[in-house]
Parts: sequence; C-alpha cells; structure tokens
Amino acid sequence: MDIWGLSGEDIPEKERRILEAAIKIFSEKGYSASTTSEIAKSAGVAEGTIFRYFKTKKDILRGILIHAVNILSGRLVIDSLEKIMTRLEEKDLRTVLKQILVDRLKLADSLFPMVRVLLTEALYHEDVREALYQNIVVRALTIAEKFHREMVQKGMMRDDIDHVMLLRAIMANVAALVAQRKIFEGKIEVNDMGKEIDTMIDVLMYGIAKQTGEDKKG
Amino acid sequence: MDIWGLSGEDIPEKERRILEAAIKIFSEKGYSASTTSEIAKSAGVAEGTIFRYFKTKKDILRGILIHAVNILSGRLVIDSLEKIMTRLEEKDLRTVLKQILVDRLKLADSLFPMVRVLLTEALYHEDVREALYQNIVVRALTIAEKFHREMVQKGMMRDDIDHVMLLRAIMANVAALVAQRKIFEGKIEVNDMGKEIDTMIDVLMYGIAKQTGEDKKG
DNA sequence: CTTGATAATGAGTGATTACTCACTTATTAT
DNA sequence: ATAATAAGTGAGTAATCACTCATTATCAAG
Repeated sequence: MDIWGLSGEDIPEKERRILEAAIKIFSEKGYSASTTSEIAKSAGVAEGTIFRYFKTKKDILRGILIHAVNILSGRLVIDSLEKIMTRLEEKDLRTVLKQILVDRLKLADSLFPMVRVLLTEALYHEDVREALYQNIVVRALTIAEKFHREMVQKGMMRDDIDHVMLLRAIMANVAALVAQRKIFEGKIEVNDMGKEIDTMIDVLMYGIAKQTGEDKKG
Repeated sequence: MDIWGLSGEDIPEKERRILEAAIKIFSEKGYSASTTSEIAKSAGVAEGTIFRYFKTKKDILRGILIHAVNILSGRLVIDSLEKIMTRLEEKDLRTVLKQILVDRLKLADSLFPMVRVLLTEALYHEDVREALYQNIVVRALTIAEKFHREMVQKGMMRDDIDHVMLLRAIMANVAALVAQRKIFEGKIEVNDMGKEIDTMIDVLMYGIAKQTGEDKKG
C-alpha cells in the first residue's frame, strides 16, 4: 500500500519521510494552519532537518504539489486511463466505462490526502490551476477525443456531442461519487457499491429521461 | 447587486462591513492565511472594532459560514429550486432542467467567494459538513424525491433510478460546469453558453450512448 | 451646554512561528 | 585510528499575529 504515491521515486529517505508527514498534516489542517514543528514531530526528525531539505515551508508545499501533479498525470492516472481506453477491442461501452470508474475510484481513495491538498491550493492559486490544466486536463482531453472518435466509429457513442462534454460528464460523475463517499461518508446510505456504479453508468449512458425505445440494458 | 448575500438581514452596518471584508479576504487567501488587521483595513475600521463584534477570529468565520448555509439553504437556493420544480404544470423535462441550470449558474456566480470559503472549510471540518448535510442536502433530497415522483407519474423520467442518483447526476453536472467556468475560466474555450447548457441537458437526459430509437430531441 | 453612556480606536502584549546557526553525531577515506 | 566531510540537532531569534485595554470620539437626553 503506497498511500502517498511517493515510493519508487529516487527521493532520499529523509526527504520522503518529511514529504509524507507534510501531506498528512497539510491534508488534516490545511497548509497555513500546519506548523513545521508539527511536521518534524510527525516525520520523526528535528525541525532543523526539514530546512536542510526544503529552503522554506512553501517549498515543502511546492514539493508536494509537483509530486501530486506528477502522480496524477503520470502512470497512475493518464497511463492506466489510456490503457483502458485504447485496448477497446471488442468490449462494449458499458464494460469500458465500468473499468474506468472502478479504476478511478480506487485511485481517488488511495490518493485522497494528496488530492485534498492539491484541490485546496488550486482553489486559491492560479499557477497551481495552470499546472493542473497543462499537465492533466490537456492530456485527458486528448485521450477523451481519441476515445470518443473510436466509440463513434463503432457506433456505440453519440456523435453530436464533443469530447469536452464527454470528458466533463464522465469526470463529473466520478467526482460526485468520490465526493459523496469522502465528504458525506456514511450520511447518504448506499446499499451496494457495485450496484451503485452500475446504476451510475446506466444514467451516464442513457440519461435520466424516460426512454420509449427498448434499446437499453445491452 | 448583492454579491455577498448579506443585504436585507438585520445586521448592524459595521458588522456587515466586517463580514463582507472577511469574505473577500478569506476567499482570496484562505482563512488561516488572512490576518485580522487586513480585514480591518479592508472594512475601513480599526482592528479593535472587529473584536467588539466578534469575540475571536474563528467567530468571524463562524459568522460567514452560518450566513453561507442560511443563504444556500434559504430562499436563494432551496426556495427557488422548489418553485421551479413544483410549478411543473405542463412544462416538459427539458424546460424544467434548463430553468434549474440557468438559475443555479447565476447563483453560483454571485455567491462564489462565499462558496469558496464554505467549500474549503467543509473539506477540513466535519461539523461544517454536518451543517451542510442537514441544512442543504437533506432538503434538496426531499425536493428531488418529489420532483422525481411527479416526473415519473407524467411518464417523462425513468422510474428505475432513485432520487439520490437523480440529484447527484444533476448537481454533478451543474458543479462541473461551474468549476470549468470558475477554475479554468478562459482555458477551455466555450463557443456559446446557451448552446453549452442545451448540450449538457441533452447529455443529462439521454446519455452519451448512441441511441437506436428516434425519440430524442423532443 | 453638560453629563452619562456607548462606540471606536490603535498602541501595546504575550504567544506562536518560520527559520538560523553553533554544535554534535554519523559516515567515509586514508 | 584519525581526519575530513556530511548529516542532523534543537535552543535561540526576529517577525508576526490575535487579542486587550486605556483613552478618545460620538451621540442622546435633560
């Protein structure tokens, strides 16, 4: 279990410990409300040690954000998404969507602390948004466009919506499900997660309006 | 133009000025990174005056959050939503959805600074989430259930999805559109907002899958 | 105008915080 | 074993911040 997504990389042991501790503390209290002494204690190092690896407190945050964007834009997100979407072969739309959803939900669970820090900073700082946009949104849009084109070609997806709408619709639903699970966990009762995802895909594919034809539930 | 939603209410002039300034500052830099002296300067009062109206800095935030929840759960959100949803009469689903969407988008625009503060706090504090849930989610779910029941009765909406899914699908799409406009404003080009909303409603109603029947675009 | 009460002020204060640096400990080379 | 270098430490510091309070301004009533 690599909760933080900081394994593998060639980061010095101590620096990694500090970053992991910082993600934990920042994610619990927010950046400004967190203190360097707290991070030091949590990382099991002296406060001075922190400043051997990071010039300032802001630098720790920068380190986390760069990492978060790398993880999110790297193999853990885009690559696996691309893999699912390009290895379409004979799979139908429902199967592909379910793969994407289950994949993304697992990811969102494991990366949640990091994403919370990233999300908060993105809410307040244009440069973070710009990095997010360039590294994730642009790439995701490219993949979505390709996916859409192939699915239209196979006659499985509408051709009268563009890929921006498509990506937004999918991501909005994933985000809503994650938000419901993470923000209002336990409050909105969910009987069965598998069934929940199936229903969501159904709504995503066929909408909320009453269908007159009998072409659903393929 | 009442950007903050603090008009009408019976709040002393000075207190309102302080709250408005605090919303502005908190929304720009986040609660912890904002200072009381900054708020005082922006409100045009002495720093000491703030503490005649609010015992602590946390109390200012509390005041804002209470206000935000009141506004969001009060006439500006739930009431207008209820009005649209209950005065269905002969309107079709598309018209109703469009009314809801346009309504909510205008609202999100005007209340954005307040919502940003609320959202950030909700990300980090369980009690804020609880207040949001009890005052907004529960009430919205009640309205959604009623709306769904009536729409099913009219044969305009699917009866095999529950109202939780319905509300989530609608809110997710609204949130995604707002997020795109506010967070990535200008980055993702949008040709025409009216057309954008129409397409979104279409996707919401009929989904992304290719339809075989010819019952769309009613 | 005088008086009493209330509202507003901003210099001052104790607490907290990010960051430094003189010193200690660990590691490596010879 | 010893020297040289690097890594780690934590008490100390200057700056900042939320909050206080003695003083001043504003206002109302007689």
